[in-house]
Amino acid sequence: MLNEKVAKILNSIADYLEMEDDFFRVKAYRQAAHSVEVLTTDIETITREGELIKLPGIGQHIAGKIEEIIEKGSADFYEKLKEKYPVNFEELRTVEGLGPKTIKLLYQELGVKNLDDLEKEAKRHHIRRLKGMGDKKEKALLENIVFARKFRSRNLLGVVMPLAEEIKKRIDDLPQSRKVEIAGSIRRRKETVGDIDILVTTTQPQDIMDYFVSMDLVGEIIVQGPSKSTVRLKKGIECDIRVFDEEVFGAALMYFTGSKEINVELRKISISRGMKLSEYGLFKKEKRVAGKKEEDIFQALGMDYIPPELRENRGEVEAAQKGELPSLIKVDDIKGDVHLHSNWSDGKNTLEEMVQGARFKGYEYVAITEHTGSLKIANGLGEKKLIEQALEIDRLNDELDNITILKGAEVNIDLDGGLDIRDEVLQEIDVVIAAVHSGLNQGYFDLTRRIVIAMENEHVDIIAHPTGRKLQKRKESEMNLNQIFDVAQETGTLLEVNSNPVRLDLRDMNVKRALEHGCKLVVNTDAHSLSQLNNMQLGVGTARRGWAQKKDVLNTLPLKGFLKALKD
DNA sequence: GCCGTTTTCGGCCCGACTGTTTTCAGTCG
Repeated sequence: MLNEKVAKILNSIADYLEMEDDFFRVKAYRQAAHSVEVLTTDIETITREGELIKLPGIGQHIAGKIEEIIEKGSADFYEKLKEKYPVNFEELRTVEGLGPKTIKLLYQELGVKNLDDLEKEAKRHHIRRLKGMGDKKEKALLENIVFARKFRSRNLLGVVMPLAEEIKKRIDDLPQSRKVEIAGSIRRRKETVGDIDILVTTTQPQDIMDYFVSMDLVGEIIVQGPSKSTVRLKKGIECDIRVFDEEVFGAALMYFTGSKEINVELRKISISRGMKLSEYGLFKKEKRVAGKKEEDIFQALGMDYIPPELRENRGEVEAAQKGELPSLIKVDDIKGDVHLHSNWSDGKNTLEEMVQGARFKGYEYVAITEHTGSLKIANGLGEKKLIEQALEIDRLNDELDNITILKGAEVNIDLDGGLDIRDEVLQEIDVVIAAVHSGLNQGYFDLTRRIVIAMENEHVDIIAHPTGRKLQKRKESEMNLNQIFDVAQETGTLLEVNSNPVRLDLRDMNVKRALEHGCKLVVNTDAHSLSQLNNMQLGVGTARRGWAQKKDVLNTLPLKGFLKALKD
């Protein structure tokens, strides 16, 4: 799919235009890029069918650019802008305090094109001489370059969320604080997050601010004001805190949860209804009509409450207005984690420890699914070992109350689509997960074919981490997902939403696509240690972002129902 | 550059903080 590429170019055009004074054209291109990004169908089909200009924010002009990109791989307009501003905009924007206007100034006056140039000019004290610059600004830029280099990428949700929860707890424990919430992309369960946003209500803002900036987790204070402070934590992640009155907390939480795109949308709707929405509430004239709770604001805007995970302006606003929002799956709906490893293969804990951990979580069942033979690197089990493990599982099932252990395996899909365990053995196993662990870059057609062949094997129940991506390391493999979704639907093969913080695969948009193809899912942790059992909330968050309901996710079924679903 | 249940022209979301400024521009979220 070219969607990603098209969106990227449109966004780049917006970047360049930001340096000129054409603010509204920038907005237009950003909106168009967003429309392309959130598509669940591929843009070439839409273009072929002449439906482009029906997408929100795409008119004749931008549609022309998109057609050009699809035909030629790029657009003249974009190439010309690149020539005009040969700067690495994306790289420079990672420097805190460096925006489009300053980038333009630095390029035109000093020829700065990238981080190295910027560092050089700052060290020579050339920047302070420019209009609107000064020695403080120059010094700040110099310091921020270091962080831009070190922490260029966003951070994994699974890494940042525990840190955010720790800070929340500490502030919660202060006698001066009333309500404390984590907002921002963490609350939306986005797979990567830029920073941590904490909101507080208190009668003593100064005390909270003083405590916040002096925590031992803090490396450096970036901004400190009476209602807002920003610090950089020692781990390199930025953390904002904001203080609000109880009366406006809902409006603030809504605003700082975002996304930016839905905020814009909701403000427009407010205006069309003769009201004004800000982080201080929903106002009719000067009077605040809602603000204490998010629910009140949605209601006053004439729509259903939109759960944070859906707030991306991907159609949820319209659905909320029509009362057609899905009732999203919850962590508590999960009845069993059916992708677990123990030290029989490459896990850290014993089989019994893993089962006890799952039991403690209140699951009704689990499946132990070790790697199999050909995956030597993960100490894959051969057929003999698998049978041996089955006896151990029988023994534990006799011993333990309140939980049932299913026999499983995570078998490898080889280069031809074959599996590394014979059908006669697979037949004896309750939960057969198949996954690609090698040859991920084999190419679009071959990889698609392998997975299709595996799904057509009657013993295969689940395809684990279908696209093989690893966040910040490895892109989704090239494959025909439409075909894979169709075959999954036809064969009744379940697709996994893998909860590992690095995987989260299927990712949110692909969950949505899979559901549109009529597929069913399972959400698993793929835990290799006890602590990783906690990742379930990340996978469920991802499923929620993909609009998944309880009925779409089959490990929400009680044991009997789940086993029956596997057989069907 | 896009859009329209007041509009095919004239709008396009809003506020806090900082640094460089004598009243505001730039950045961030």
